[in-house]
Amino acid sequence: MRAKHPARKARGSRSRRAITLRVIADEAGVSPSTVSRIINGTAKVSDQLKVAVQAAIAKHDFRPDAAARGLALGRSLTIGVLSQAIDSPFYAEGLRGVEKRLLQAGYAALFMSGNWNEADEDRCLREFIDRGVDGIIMFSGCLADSAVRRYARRVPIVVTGRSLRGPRIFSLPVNDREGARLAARHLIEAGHRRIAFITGAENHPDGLERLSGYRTALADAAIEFDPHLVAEGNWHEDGGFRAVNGLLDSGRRFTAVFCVNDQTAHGAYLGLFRRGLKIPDDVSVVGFDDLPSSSYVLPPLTSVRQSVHELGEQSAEAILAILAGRRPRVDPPQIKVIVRESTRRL
Amino acid sequence: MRAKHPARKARGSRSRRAITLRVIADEAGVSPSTVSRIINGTAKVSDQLKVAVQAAIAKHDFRPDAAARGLALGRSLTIGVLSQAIDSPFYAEGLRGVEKRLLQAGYAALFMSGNWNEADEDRCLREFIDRGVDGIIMFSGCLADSAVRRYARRVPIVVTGRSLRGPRIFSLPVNDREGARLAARHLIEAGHRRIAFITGAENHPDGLERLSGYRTALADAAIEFDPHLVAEGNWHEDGGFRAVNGLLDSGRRFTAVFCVNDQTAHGAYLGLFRRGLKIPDDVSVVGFDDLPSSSYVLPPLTSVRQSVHELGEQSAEAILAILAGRRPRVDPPQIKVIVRESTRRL
DNA sequence: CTGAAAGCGCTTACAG
DNA sequence: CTGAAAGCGCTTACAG
Repeated sequence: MRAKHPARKARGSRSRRAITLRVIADEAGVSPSTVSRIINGTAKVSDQLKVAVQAAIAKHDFRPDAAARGLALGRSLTIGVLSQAIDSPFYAEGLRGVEKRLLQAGYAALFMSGNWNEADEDRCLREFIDRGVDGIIMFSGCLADSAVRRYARRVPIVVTGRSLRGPRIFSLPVNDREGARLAARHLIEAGHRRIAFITGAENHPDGLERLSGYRTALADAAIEFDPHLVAEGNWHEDGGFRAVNGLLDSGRRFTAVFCVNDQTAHGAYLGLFRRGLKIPDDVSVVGFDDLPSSSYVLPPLTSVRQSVHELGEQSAEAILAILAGRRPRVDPPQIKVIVRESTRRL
Repeated sequence: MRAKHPARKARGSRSRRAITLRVIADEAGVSPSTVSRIINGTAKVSDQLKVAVQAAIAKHDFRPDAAARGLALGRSLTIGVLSQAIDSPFYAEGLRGVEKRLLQAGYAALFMSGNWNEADEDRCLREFIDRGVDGIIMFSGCLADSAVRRYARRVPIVVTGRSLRGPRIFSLPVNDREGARLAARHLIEAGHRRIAFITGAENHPDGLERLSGYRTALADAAIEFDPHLVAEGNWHEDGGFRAVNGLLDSGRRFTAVFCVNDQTAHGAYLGLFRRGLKIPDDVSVVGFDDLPSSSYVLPPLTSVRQSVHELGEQSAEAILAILAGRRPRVDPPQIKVIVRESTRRL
């Protein structure tokens, strides 16, 4: 005869759970299976037992162990979310959007930072897989398509900012090029013809797309592209700062500068300020991303907005849909330029 | 006789792992126990077996299932990290610091947002516990001490920004009051006597501490505290904006405004700008937190710096120490005012 | 040094 | 409707 509670060696960790399905079951005088069924609403159970069990659960404030449930179910109710940096103001809003939607669905987000480099991104995805996430959301990133496809064999992936097709992959393209074209056109329509462009770091696709949109707008207006008017930044404030300085030092004339993102524009602001140049009187500036802080910068920055927050929510919805066996369907957030006070008519 | 691989019902989920310890073991001709030992370096194993097993592991790119390991070990190698918002520029740096240190130690951070309210903070901590985190890091927050103590019975907790003693609780106090005193003193030493203060939202302790530091500095300099000079903000830009407007509308004279945090100061910048007031010529402004963006704001903002990044790293180190059974020891990051261009001598 | 077995805390066919 | 049992994929005493 087997004892109902075989003596168990208390193995190490004091964090071993004190209350388990078993103790709830004993207390309510039922089997663990029944408790499980009640908790999960996974079968009809007589009201009588239900009441007893619920009382025991309430009494102990019991919640089933996630690891055990995960193991039994093969699901972790966790989504791996890769951004480039947990402290990047750009991704921040997106993460917020993801977190919100996932929470509503009972999922948790496991956030990790790819640090703008392929090796780290790869490490993160691996870690996600190892930790048994049910799905992955990648905010852009420079990981090779082939690698993404490989990981997608293990778990569904939604990627933003690139268009990548494949089984268990869903992508939410971001219209960087169009946004950039719109921004440059705005400047052109205001009479600017000598428009400098400050890039991001080289390898990232978004930056290239934005550069390309800028060139398209120029071409549309029959303005010749001047390579001396493009300066290299690094997506961050300091890059924008150095880049405007370089531009100014070059002696090349320009009446406006279009920055690959708002952080770069903020850096450019300081560079211009240091040279005693007024925005927009001496030079107009436009950014990209429309960070929350850009409405508060002086003067408030004209920027192209594509609601990363919405993008985050949509990514979450997409991964949830895939997990539920539905086809994700989204209409990409509208992209438009928010005109504020950093640009003026020439 | 029991078959070595009893036929198993393939239960649902296609994400069921294909390769397990079992298959590696079979392939290398050893038992799962041995594979486990090799992976964990948990016992001497003959080189011969080791080689065979490692080959099989490499071939399949095998990594043990985290949920299973977690269940067996009673540890998840995950730390729950509560901040007020995943997209707050203030906490961002701290999260970054945590992530970095945790990663080095092989732990992952599970980030969740408390949204500046007790109910959400409580929900997050619960979720952490349910998900079996090995420890929790809380960035300030307004959850009642008693609740923190209760959760600490389940898992060690390190809290920043408050001093809370208790078993399995370690706190990293943040010297808000002293920082605020220093900032206000800086203004006073520059000749200001009518110094306005913009607060955070009411309930948060940090804000009260900062207000108190401001009052101390005033008292030290024998300047009478004028309640009409304190305006209520909300920790965010819009609150700062509205607050300066209120101050200006009140007709009360002031030559400087000390803001409870940098975001508030950024909002105040815009408010002043809209009224045609120059910083620092017409009014000096000082913030608190020294956000990265504050060096790029125009003019660069004088602010008190307490390195949240460092605080994050220290929190991570502390929780790691506790888990390793060591006593955490940290020297709190130095607090000082970074003088930039938003303040001038009267 | 190595394997068979029990156990971690759940879930869910299977059999009443 | 309900329980006993097997299984999820690991780890680790226990016994050679």
